Amino acid sequence: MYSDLLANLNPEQREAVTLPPVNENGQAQSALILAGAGSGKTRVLTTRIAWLIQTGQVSPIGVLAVTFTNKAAKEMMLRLSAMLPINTRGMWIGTFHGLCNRLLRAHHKEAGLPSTFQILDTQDQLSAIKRLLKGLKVDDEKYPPKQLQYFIAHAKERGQRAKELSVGDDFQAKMAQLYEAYDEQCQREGVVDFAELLLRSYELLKHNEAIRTHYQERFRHILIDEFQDTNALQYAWLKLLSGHDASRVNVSGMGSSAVFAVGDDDQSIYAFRGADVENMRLYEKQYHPMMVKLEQNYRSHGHILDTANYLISNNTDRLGKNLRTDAGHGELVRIYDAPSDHAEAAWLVDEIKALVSSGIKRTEIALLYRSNAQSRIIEHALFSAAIPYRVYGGLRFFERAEIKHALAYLRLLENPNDDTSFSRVVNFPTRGIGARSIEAVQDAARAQNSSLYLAASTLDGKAGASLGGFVRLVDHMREATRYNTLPETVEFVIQNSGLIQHYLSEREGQDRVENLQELINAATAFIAEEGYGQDATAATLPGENAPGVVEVSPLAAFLSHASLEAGDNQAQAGQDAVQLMTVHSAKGLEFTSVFITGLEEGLFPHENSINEQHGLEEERRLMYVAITRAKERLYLSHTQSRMLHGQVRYNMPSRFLEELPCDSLKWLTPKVKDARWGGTGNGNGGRSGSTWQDGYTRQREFGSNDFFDSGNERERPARQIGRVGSASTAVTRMAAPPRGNYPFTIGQNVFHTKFGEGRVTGLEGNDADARAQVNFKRHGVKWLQLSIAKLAAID
DNA sequence: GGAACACACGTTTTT
DNA sequence: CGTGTGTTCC
Repeated sequence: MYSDLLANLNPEQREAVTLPPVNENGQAQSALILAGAGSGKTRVLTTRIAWLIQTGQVSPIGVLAVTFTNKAAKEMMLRLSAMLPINTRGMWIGTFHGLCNRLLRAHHKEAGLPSTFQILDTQDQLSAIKRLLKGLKVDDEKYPPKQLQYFIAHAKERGQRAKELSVGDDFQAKMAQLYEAYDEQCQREGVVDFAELLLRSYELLKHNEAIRTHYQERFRHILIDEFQDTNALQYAWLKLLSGHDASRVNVSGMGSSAVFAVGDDDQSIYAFRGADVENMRLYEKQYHPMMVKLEQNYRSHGHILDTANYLISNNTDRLGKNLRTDAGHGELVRIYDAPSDHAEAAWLVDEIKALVSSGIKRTEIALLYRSNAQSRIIEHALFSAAIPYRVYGGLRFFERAEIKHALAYLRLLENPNDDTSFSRVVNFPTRGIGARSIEAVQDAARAQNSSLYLAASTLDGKAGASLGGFVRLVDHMREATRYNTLPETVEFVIQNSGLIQHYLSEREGQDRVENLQELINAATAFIAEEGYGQDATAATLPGENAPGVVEVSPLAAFLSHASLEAGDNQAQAGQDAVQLMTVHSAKGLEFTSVFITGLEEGLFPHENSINEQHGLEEERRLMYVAITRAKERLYLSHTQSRMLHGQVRYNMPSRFLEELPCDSLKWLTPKVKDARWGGTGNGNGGRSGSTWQDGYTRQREFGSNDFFDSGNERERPARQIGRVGSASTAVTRMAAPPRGNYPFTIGQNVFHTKFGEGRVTGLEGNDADARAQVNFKRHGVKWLQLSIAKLAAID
C-alpha cells in the first residue's frame, strides 16, 4: 500500500501530497504549495508523484514534472526511483529547456526546425549576434551586442517575436529589426537559443492542434518546482499545456489537467532575469488551486529562523508564511563589525580555524557574499592561511574554450550550416585562414544566402584553397566516424582537428589537453547513463512514445546535453574545503555554519536596488535566503571601509542588520563604531537605534574611545587597517587613541566633493590612518580616510 | 600569429 | 583595483 510513502511526512506535508487532484464535479483540481525554506519541498513534490502513480490515479507517462535546474530534476528522478519500482528515465521529468528540447526534437518538422538543430548557449548567442551586426554593418557602439542579446532574450521570455513588439522610439525600432534579423540568421543556420527553445515549443503547441491535444490529454498531472521563478513565457506554456488556455479544444471532454505548483514567494530572487512572482498570484486567480503551506522547518535552529522571519516581515505584499522549528533556540546569531575588508577576511580566517578545530567539517562552512568581486579578498586570506576552499560559479566544464572548440567540430559534423561553430574553429588551430579569406566566405555566403560552410566550397583562389581544406577536413571527419561510437568519434575529432596537438605545444596547454581527454570520458559516461546501446548509428530517445518515433543520434543527444547542462559549476568536488559562493548560488543549499559577509549599504542591499521598493524587497528576500541556509550557526559581518572599483568606500552597515530581532543576536564587537548608530540620528532615515533592545550602548560619545575597554565578551583583535589605495601594503597595528593631530576638530563643518556638507562627529587613527567621522546632511554618517578624502573646512 | 598594450567596465545566473 | 576584450605592432 501507499501508506508507507506517507509515513514519514508531517501533517501539512501529507495534506499537500494527498490533495485530491479532482474536485467534486469531476474536474481537475490544481494545487499551490507554499513551501518555506527547508520545509521538505522536494520531498513533497516527489512523494506527490509517487502517490499519484501508486494510487493508480495516473501512469508514469501521464506525469509532467518541471524544474529549473538539471540538479533538481536529477534529484527528483533519483528519489522517485527509490520510492517506486519504475523507470524514471522514460518519464517527462526535467527542466523547462530540457523538456522543450525533447518536444522540438520529436516534432522538429512541425516546429520548422531541421532534425539536427543545435542549441546556442549564452556565449554562442553573443558571438552569433556580433557576427550578425558585423554582417549588417551595424555600429556596435550604438547597438551593443550585449544589450541586443538582453533585448532579444527578454522579448522572447515575454513571448514576443520582433514583429509583435511595440516600439516607442527609433532605437527600439532598430533593436526590434535586429532581433528579427537575428531570428532569420538562426533559422538559416539551424540553431536555437535558450529562450527560443521555450518560445518555439510554445508556438508549436499553440498552432498545432493535433500535437497540442495529444500532450494536453497525455499529461493529466503537471508538477512545477520553484514556481516563483517562472517567467511570463513559462507561465503561458504551462497554461497551454494544462488546458487552462482559451485555445484548448476539448475533444475528449477530459477537461484541463491538474497542476501542482510548489514555490516560495519569499525566495523569489530572480526578477532580474525575467522571473515574475506575480505568476503565483495569477495562478491563484486563474487556477483556483487548493493551498497548503509548509511552515515546519527542518533545517535551522530557532534564533536563526526567528532572524529570518523577523527580517522578511519587513516586506509588504507577501503571500504570508512563517517558519517554525522544533529544534530549539540554538545559538545566537553573531554579528561582527570589521574596520576594513582585510580585517573582515582576517577575522573569517580566525573564526574558520576555530570552527574547524572544534570539529566542524570545512564543507559544512559557507562563506556567502552579495557579489563575486568580494570573493577575491577572502580567497586571498584563505589561501595565505592554507585553508582549503572552493569557489562556486566559475566556468563550467562544457563552457571551457577548448571544450567549446571540440564541440564546434562535432556540431559541424551534425549540422554544417551552424555558422557559429564554423566561425569558431575555421581557423583554430590556425591553418592559414586569415581575415581576408573569412571576409570572402562571408560575402559569398551573403550573396548566395547560404551557410559559410556551403559558400566555402564555391570559392576559388587563395581563400578557396584554404577554406576548401577546412571543409574537406570536416567532411573527412564526418565520413571517417560514420560508424564509430560516440567516444570514438570524440577522440577522432580532437585528434584530427589538431586541437590536442595545438594544446600540447602550448606552454600552459596541459590542463586543456586533460580537459579534452575528459571530454571522451564524458561521452562514455553519457552513453552509459542515457542507456544507449553500442550501436551508434541511431537510437530512440529513451521513453519516448509521442506520435512519431524520435530518432536522435548519440552525437546529437550528446551535443544537446552539452548545451543544456554545462556541467558541474564547482571545482574539485570531494575535497574537504570551505565553500565560497554568492547568495544566489547558495539557494537550495544548507550548511552547519554560514557567514554572510559584506553587510553594508550599497553592497547588500546593492546600490542599484536601493532606490525602488521592488529592488529593495528582492534584496531582502536575498538576505532571507542567505539566513535560511544556516543550520546551527550564523555569522553576519560588515566592514567600515572596503576597496571597490579601485576606490576605498565607507559604507554604513546594512539596513538589514537593523531589521533583525535583538534577542537573537550577539555582537562580537561593540557596535559603537557603527556609523549608522553613531550619528546624531538624522541622516539615518529615521531608522536609527530604536529597534535595538539589548543592553548595549547605542549612542556613541563622539571622539571618545570608550569601545576599547567596553565589556565585550571577546578581546578585540589587533586591527588591520588597510592603507588606503594600496591593499597590498596593508599594515597591522594596534589602534591607538587619537593624538589629536588632525586638520579638523569635532563639531567643525566640512565639505566633501561627493557627499556635500556635513559636520565632523568623530576622529581616530594617526597619520596615514587618520580618519574622520562626518555626518553629512544628505548622505548620513560616514568614516573618511583623511589622507584620501577630499574634505575641506567651511567657516 | 602571438605578445604587448590600451581601454572599458564593474549585481545577482540557469538554461 | 583587477579582469576581460579588442587593437596594434612586430
